[in-house]
Amino acid sequence: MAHSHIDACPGCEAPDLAFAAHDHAHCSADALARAEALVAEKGLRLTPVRRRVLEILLEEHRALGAYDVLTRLAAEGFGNQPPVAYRALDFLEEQGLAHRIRRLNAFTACMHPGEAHAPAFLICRGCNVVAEAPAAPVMAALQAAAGQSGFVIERSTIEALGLCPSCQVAA
Amino acid sequence: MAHSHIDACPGCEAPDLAFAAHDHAHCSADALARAEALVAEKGLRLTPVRRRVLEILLEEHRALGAYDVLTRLAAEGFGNQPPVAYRALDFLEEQGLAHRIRRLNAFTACMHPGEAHAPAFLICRGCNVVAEAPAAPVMAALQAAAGQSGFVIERSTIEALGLCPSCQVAA
DNA sequence: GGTATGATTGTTATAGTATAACATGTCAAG
DNA sequence: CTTGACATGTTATACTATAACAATCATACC
Repeated sequence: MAHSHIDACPGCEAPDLAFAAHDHAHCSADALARAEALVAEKGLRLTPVRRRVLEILLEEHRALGAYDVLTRLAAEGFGNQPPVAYRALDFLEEQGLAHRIRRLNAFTACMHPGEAHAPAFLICRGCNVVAEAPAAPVMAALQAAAGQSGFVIERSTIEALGLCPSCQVAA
Repeated sequence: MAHSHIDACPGCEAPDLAFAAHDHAHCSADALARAEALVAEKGLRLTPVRRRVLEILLEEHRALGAYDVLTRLAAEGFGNQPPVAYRALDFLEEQGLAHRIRRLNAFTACMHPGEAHAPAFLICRGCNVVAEAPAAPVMAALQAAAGQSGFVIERSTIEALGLCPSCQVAA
């Protein structure tokens, strides 16, 4: 079991429910703790910049552009040049702690790091929330399609743009 | 039936087989002809720039960046400023005649325009060929995943990066 | 034909995203 | 305490994309 707490937090227990109300501070702290453990396990370092970038991403369920992140870093005394943000973001992505949302040219924190997953993302164009959806069946279908032509998949991008339940009501 | 010719062209009959040898000039001409028909049907115009951009994309199975396209356009006497390329590319994408490959920040011609399809792409990192794979099952799985949280999908991006059969052998 | 209308293209300028290359600093192993 | 690897800071630049306006072209209508 990935969590040690009770099931009162839909944002943690069912990460695809980022759209639903949940104890966000809680699920953020949870993800951060697991990130720390994962990185230590691999003998890597979650340095101040890297840690702070992850925290910044965890503060919202939205995706942030590299320059948004950079602006916040700079305001806190870190470097204010693009590579500072991009390097930290690249590190987090390589370690599976963050994901790049290509449709938005932006990044979002991984809500369940460590658990093997090729993620699929649901991007609400109303409120800009990005949710990580269960993607195993999607990946399986994609693998099957690729297999027909002998193509071997190494990495994949699966993103859906649309409206979350709340924003459907609003519209 | 989308084609009026016999089944000797894998590139046309099985568009997901872009990796396999096929009569490319033929399937390009085919796609172009159908593009013309589609646009006329909608009362829109396949102007010289638009038509030429589509031809340029059809000349290869690779994805081309907007600036690659622009360079070729400029060399042929069309405008040489970014909007010239982007407007034509946007038009083609809106009409389903071309697709944007987000992983590459690039564009590729649609190999079977007119047939309703939410495309999935297989991108070979060896030879840079981009193939359009059958994506109906993938979309179904994605819809199912989204449905669980009440999310309604409007547009989706499905791309896989990996190695095509030929490049697997080479490696 | 003439002309109003909207669509298309051309052009200028600028915004936004990303990386190469090198200098400096930090930390841990030997 | 030095070496070497990794991390960060910094400069500069490359690449991708769009806003805004001017000029042109095509079409439908009078």
